[in-house]
Amino acid sequence: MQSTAEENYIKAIYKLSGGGTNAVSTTGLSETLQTKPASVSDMLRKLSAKDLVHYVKYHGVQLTEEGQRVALKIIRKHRLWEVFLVQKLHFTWDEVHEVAEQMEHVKSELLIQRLDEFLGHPRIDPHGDPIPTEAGELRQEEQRVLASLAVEQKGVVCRVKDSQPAFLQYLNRVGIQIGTQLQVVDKIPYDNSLEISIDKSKSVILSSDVLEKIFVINP
Amino acid sequence: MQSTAEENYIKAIYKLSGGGTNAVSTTGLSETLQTKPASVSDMLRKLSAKDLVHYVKYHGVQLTEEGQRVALKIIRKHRLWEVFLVQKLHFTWDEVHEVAEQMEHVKSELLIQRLDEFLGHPRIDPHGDPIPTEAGELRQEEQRVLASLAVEQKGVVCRVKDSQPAFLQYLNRVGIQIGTQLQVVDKIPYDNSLEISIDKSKSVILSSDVLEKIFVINP
DNA sequence: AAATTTATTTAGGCAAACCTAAACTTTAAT
DNA sequence: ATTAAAGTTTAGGTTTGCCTAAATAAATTT
Repeated sequence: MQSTAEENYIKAIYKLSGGGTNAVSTTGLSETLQTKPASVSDMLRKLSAKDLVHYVKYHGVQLTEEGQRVALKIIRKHRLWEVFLVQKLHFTWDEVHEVAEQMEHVKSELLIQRLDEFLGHPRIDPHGDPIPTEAGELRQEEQRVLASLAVEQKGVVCRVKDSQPAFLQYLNRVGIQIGTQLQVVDKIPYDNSLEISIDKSKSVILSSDVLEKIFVINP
Repeated sequence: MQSTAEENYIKAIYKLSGGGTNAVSTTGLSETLQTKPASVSDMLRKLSAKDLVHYVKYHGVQLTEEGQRVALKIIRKHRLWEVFLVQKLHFTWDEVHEVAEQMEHVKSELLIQRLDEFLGHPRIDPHGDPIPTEAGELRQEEQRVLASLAVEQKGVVCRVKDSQPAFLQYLNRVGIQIGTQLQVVDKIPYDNSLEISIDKSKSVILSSDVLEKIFVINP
């Protein structure tokens, strides 16, 4: 079992290395972790002794396979809690991070299993980042533009291409956010707009303009 | 802001002193906290310096008013998380404690406010213990036996007087647990049984035997 | 290629929260 | 009222995770 500090190092190495494969520098870690390089050296020796990282003095670190497994577990917890905070407790994106950062360190397999179930096995977090599976797989879903869905097809919103306040407010009003489940109810051939049902309830008609700016993954 | 260790000491003092008023011994604390008496002495000096406890060497500790405020905040968090785990994630009573013990230390006012709201401002936890208010008040509700409720009256289950498996399984099947909201739909004078609606949905008829074993607080 | 700058590690320290062993109080027993 | 036992504190030590300052290695300039 790892301490909170160790977990934060592993997460940081994972993020900086873009998945654990590339080597990461001591200074880079010290910056993301807000500590001094000397402290990082200390910890790397420790993580290396635990076989969680490959560490070659003066030449950076990478995660071992075990290290990657641990990293993905933490990321899974972090992202599931983010979904919980946004979807159930109505946190906004910017309020989420600090709290999830604490919750991700709570130790309980059962808790995460049940949380995942409670949230309906979400595949992406409120930022659109994928949630690793229980087995530790980070599946990269194929993204499709909402405009390309046929009638009856379903999708989960994973990205929006326009971040202008007016557009985001519009999405807010119709009830669309990252993670929202959509289904095409009908197609209006006249102007290529679609009738979309949102989270299995109310439906709205979206113009082809809007449809081009929303990306979904297959459900 | 207190550390996790400090919070655990404060909670332990609160519990052992039965609300913070009576003095608590070093050995008592060392037993509940699973540490050595010497470590307790250390921490008491520290908490005393922070004015969270009144500590007289060789004569025990009590919480100061500030200490009591802190204790009630932690207990509030603990019990709210217990409600969440049982009602939303379907944990059983015995699985709850260890996890809530970790979650209670997550720091975020907003989180607790929102959690409380999400759970519908519960007044008792899954063991029937009262949840302190946001203002730090521990209201002791008046308990009434379910049999004494009149038609239309509501109540929240707070205690059951029979802990035999057969009885608990029966309650389980009809959907009654600590925290369940009940309302008397009708009274059957013939045998003094009551028709009770459970969590605002399905209703059942409970015999007067059963009605005598269930306690509720007014809603 | 040598010199300088930058990056990294080592050495030595500090605070938190624990420990053991020894010293000291209080309580209980004779 | 002494003495023994039990409870508590102090003194000194450990580990974790951080720090600063000094030493060393790598990268960059000249």
